[in-house]
Amino acid sequence: MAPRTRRPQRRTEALSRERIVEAAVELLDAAGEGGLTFRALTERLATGPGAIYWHVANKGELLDAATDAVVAAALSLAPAEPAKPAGPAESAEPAESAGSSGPTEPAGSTEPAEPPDSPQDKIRAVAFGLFDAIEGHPWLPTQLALQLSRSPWGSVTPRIFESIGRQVRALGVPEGHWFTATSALVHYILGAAGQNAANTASARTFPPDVDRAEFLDAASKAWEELDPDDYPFIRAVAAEMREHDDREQFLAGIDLVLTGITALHLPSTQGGAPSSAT
Amino acid sequence: MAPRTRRPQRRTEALSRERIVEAAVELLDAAGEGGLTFRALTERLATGPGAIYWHVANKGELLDAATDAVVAAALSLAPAEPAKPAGPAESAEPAESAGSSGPTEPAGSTEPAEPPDSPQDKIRAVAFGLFDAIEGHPWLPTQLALQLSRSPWGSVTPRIFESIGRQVRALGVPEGHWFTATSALVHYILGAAGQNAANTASARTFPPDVDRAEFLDAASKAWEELDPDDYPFIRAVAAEMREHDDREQFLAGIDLVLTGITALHLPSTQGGAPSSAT
DNA sequence: ACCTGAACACCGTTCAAGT
DNA sequence: ACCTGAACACCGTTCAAGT
Repeated sequence: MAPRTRRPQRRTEALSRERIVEAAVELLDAAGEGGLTFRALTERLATGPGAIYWHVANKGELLDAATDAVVAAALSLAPAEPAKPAGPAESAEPAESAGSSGPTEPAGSTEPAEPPDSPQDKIRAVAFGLFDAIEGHPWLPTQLALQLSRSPWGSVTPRIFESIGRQVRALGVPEGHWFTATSALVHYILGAAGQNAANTASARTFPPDVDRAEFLDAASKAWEELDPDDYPFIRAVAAEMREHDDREQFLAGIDLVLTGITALHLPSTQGGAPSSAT
Repeated sequence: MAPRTRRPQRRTEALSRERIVEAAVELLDAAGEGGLTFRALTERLATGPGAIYWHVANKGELLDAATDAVVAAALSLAPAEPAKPAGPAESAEPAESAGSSGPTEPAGSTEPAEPPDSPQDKIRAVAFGLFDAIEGHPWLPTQLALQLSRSPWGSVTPRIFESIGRQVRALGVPEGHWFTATSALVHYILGAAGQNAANTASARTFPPDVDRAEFLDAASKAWEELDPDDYPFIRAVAAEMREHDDREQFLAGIDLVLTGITALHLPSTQGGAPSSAT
């Protein structure tokens, strides 16, 4: 079986913006932020820099396109153009694991959980889609921050905002609070996923034989070594941090924000815990 | 009156790590991410690159130090060393406006508001300290993301975590939920402040005579021009976005997360809206 | 219309040499 | 111990020239 050849020595199909972006994502995945250079790109694509500049204005635009492609795949939205039905990029996100409800346990809440396919569940699915995408592409949060500072109306933010916002609306939040509730969710998701990507990226700098558990152990040890006079709280939660599961933690935070939205903006429901509208 | 001379042509006091970091912050503030180069730094400090490398290992460490200094000032914590009592850096954050409760109105909530100096109020103060720092140093969020991916146990995250965590503890949250609640708050704050910094940085790229209102107008117009079939929700909130006040929005999000924490982790309180413990 | 590849300006970093 | 500054390897980008 040889469904796709890796690193074509000589280019067979014509250069295209799509292929360049695909190669850029591969380089970023393989070697991180500094791995994407025009020289590495020309070598991988077997061309000269001029050819790349014919399809792409500059490096910033290339990074934006790579960021956008990965996020679009994670949100399961079509990336601007229909493209071929078969999955083209080898680094595209499957986003299938995000379809079901939660990771290990539903949450720390005592609530039994809403009906499947509730808006809450769909919000969790979108969040985990991004979470997983970032885990596979640790360079994403930084690039997202950079793109954000270049042009806040870039294509990535609207995509995320739209995905979450639709579910906020379905939740029954009154129109006057749509923006606030959606912003809170999006900000939490990006912040938390970014923090987690930092851990992932940092764990990669360790020798490969050191697994994630050992890394977390080392990290929490570093926290424990902080001056107890300056950092009493951190000392107190260092143990909790060592035992925590990233996905579970992420989900608990989402449920926390969802609870806040429900309690503040859906006073009709009794109790305040997240439950489906009606 | 000449309390401090700007851009000394010839260096009078000896070079120090502190002075280098100070100059780095100034360059970042003036010209953004790309403004900090070793050549600009040597010119400003009237030295050669070797002198800088004697005090600082490399550019990454310098960026980390600059980020740390600004965040530490924003949190009103001592930046590693006591330094002189008089404010040394001209770019240090005052963080005084964050001392009082809110910006324009307390919140969109119907609750009357907690007693001043409540944990909730202190959380808001810390959050606005960071919010203001980021507004003055739009390069901060990106550098924070970069530092995070270099070493998650860097000094900045613990600082923020500690400041928020203490108040979460004071809130009466049971110990088992400290980490979750604090993480949710920190992630929201960093995510929201980062988004806002993006707007600020982007507004700066406009000609100076275009004020922020016009910029927001242009931004929301860009959102309104998105394909209504792909982005129905965004179209619906574009108007809301144009009218929103950044600080008010930020505060509303914090109160939303606080409400979630109160409702989920302080079941003793009645109702679910944030109120002080006991 | 699309691609080539030498050339340019600029960057972070090093290091033998000074004081 | 602290600083100098020429030199090095590498980067993003350009552009006259090809097909």
